[in-house]
Amino acid sequence: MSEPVYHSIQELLDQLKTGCGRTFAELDVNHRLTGVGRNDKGALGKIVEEGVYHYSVNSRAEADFANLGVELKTTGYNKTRNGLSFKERLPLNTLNYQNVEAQEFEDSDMWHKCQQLLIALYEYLEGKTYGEMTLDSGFFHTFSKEDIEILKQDYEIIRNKIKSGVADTISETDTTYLGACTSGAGHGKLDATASRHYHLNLKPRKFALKAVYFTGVLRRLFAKGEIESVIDYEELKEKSVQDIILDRLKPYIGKTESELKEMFHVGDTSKSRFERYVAGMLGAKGKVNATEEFVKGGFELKTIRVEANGTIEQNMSFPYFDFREIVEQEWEDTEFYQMLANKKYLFAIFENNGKEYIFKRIKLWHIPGQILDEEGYKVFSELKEVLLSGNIVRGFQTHKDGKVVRLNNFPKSASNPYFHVRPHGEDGGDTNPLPVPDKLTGVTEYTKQCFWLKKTYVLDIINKDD
DNA sequence: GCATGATCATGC
DNA sequence: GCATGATCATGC
Repeated sequence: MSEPVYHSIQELLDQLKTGCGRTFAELDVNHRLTGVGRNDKGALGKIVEEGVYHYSVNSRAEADFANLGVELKTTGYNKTRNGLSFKERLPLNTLNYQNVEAQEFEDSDMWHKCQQLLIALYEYLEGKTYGEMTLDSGFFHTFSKEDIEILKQDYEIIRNKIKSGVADTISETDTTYLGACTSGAGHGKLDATASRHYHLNLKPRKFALKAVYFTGVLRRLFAKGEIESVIDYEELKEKSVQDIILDRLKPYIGKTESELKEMFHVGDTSKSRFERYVAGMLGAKGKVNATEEFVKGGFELKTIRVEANGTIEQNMSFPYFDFREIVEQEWEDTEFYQMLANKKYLFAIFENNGKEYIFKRIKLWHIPGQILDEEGYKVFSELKEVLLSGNIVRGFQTHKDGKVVRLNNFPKSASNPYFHVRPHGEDGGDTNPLPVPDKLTGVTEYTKQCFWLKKTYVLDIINKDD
């Protein structure tokens, strides 16, 4: 039987639609998911090629739809209350060190193969097999000229490390949208050819689009309104996103709060007024962390106030979590873990000089893996135990005005130097359902809570030179 | 001064 | 209407 040929992007999209709404088990014409231990994510792309496009996988070595220059990628998203998001990077082609050294971005293997992507999507469902998940939609993706400038910068960063003989120091944290992630099973395996050629221990790597980038693409695609962008194309020709952001903020260093308030017309009493000052500096009308560059670049702004005596008064909050979700999850799968692991934190630091706050400095930070994996896990486990036991309320405290507050057993600030759990909602009546009713009070809902970063830890971070 | 529980103002 | 970024307020 001859293979079908698709003549246009529209035909590709139309064909994809014929598969949407069907599970991977239904589309699995060659039984790639059948049998013990055959729950392989890697099979899904092949299943779409065979079951939807009626290609035979083995007959073609190169680009998926070579005549159209389109590469097919099948990938899963997660639904969070903030919208759709990707948990994992989207792997592209294998990184051939010598080719990258020799090739300009425009002529690179990566760009040749991946400049036009057809993305087939399914929702990743915890606890289900891939065969039970459903191909649900897809879209055609090309890169905007702004994206291309950033990809080019990223490619050059990786290429320069190879050129200057330090390819062994390549890290995914070097770059913004395009990463060079390690690939291949097993630890300690090396790319033998490249290692020999460069006299370095070089891991096998792939180019990959970062999860935060693709999350941004997806949110923009499904957004109701426009997503705000704060950087234009001309600037990107000269500088990286990170440098542009830092350069936007630098002129305001030394400005006092009263000056910033006047410049950016921010109300006096807003608890988030410092965030609004930074928005003003960046030229963002909406929330800084919702701008295209922050989402796709994986930057997360946090403002910090340092008091005149050198301390920080407040711990740092994060979005609230869902109690019922937490007890079902592994630590690594929580939104909090994913956020800390994947974001580059941009701390805007305001210091009080005894009279008022002054915008003093900026610090970029990424959490050390060990703290997240070990200390975070402790707090998470304790939280999970409390929720599952139903021993949530520990007692009551009556304030002088007669108001009664509930005391709880969630992990306390006093018990861990990095993380704790505290309320985070509109007020005490802003609640979420509990997995197990509280034993003492019988309540089935509790004030929304989130993980907090302890202020003394935050102070350590911003005071450490690097 | 810290720990802990509670809440505010804004943007979408 | 509600999530979020962040600060307030009380008690010890």
